[in-house]
Amino acid sequence: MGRPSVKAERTEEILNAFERCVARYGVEGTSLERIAEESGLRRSLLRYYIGNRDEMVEALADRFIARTEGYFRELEAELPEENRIGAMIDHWFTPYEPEDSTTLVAEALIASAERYPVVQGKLRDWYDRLVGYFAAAISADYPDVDKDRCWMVALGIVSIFFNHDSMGSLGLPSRYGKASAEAARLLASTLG
Amino acid sequence: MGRPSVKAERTEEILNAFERCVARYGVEGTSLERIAEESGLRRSLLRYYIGNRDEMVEALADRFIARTEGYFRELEAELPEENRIGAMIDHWFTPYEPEDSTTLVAEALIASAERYPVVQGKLRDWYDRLVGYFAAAISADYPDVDKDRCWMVALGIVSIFFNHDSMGSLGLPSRYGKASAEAARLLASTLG
DNA sequence: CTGATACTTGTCAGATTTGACAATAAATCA
DNA sequence: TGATTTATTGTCAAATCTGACAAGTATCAG
Repeated sequence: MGRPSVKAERTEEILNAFERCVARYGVEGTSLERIAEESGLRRSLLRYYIGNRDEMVEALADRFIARTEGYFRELEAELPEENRIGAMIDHWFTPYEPEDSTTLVAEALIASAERYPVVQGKLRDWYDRLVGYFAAAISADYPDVDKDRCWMVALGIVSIFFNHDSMGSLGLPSRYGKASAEAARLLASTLG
Repeated sequence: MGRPSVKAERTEEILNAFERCVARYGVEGTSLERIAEESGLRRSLLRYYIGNRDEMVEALADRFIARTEGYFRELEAELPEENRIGAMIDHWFTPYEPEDSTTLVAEALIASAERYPVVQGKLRDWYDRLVGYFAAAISADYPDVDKDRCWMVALGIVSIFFNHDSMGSLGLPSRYGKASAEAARLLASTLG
């Protein structure tokens, strides 16, 4: 009974707007006022549905983590039997799409992590699992190679991927993107 | 004639304070008020010596670029005859020093680059030269290897270095730092 | 001492941001 | 209809931030 709740939709709208702002201005550079404008809702509603500033940041980080984990599990299920790491690199180093700001958001959240200890811990665990996914794919491709060595190569590939994407805001020529992917593949090839 | 100028010193103090703030709160998250507090000077003095917000950011970027370029030229002069890239990796992947926030500042400036077109261009050129320094060292070590391939490996190493440092704010265990350096060396070793 | 130059303090108005809450509107069901 | 639950609007006060500028102070050369 009572009026039906639109909390789920509104929360999505708000966090979408927040995410767009974060990709452009960073976490600290995004005011609640701006999120309200970007989402087309009153600032009071952000407060009503999510809460104050700290709770907004935490909600964004939680959703971001859950979503990217979802991507990874999906991709994992679609991975071929052989050359898994090659497929992962192909997938993650596809040409830069301006509307996908996943890595920018990740970088922004990580950069502000020291101000939000709870978020910091969650992101640290998230990053650890992320490297773990790559390491698992590599280990499946090279079952005879030492696990630590696979993990080290996975970390290198993830690093190259992150950096490649965050430098996107500098407007670098496309040869950077190609060379990044190539470097990641080269790193993986050292295990064969 | 007239009172002797302390512009050089004051400018340094102000930019030092700005840099400390940027490493902690990002460019957009740092107010002039906070810089004033951090530097122990009145906000009016920031305005007097450097200017408004945009000019402060540009001054910080200019100094940052000049300083890191200086580091690179210095290091270049001290490089050994052989295994230059190994020496560079050893130098740049030394254990994380909390007081050195060079990479954090770089990431923060890059993240906010889209808001400051002039700074964006300067940082793009800076990043390009940075990769160039690594590529030159690699080419010197492996004169028979194709220049493009050397450049690609250099980009990979720089990416790993940047990422390794910016993830420092997550408080990752030390094995991450070691593995990053190892991955960079592994990448370089593919050319031999 | 005097003038010239540079530094420093203090203050203002306007704008923005935030947390808080009262009041009102809308939708559902009994 | 009327009770109930949820959504939405509007408004406040306090704090902060910014650009601008007036007024005063310190140091040096001559």
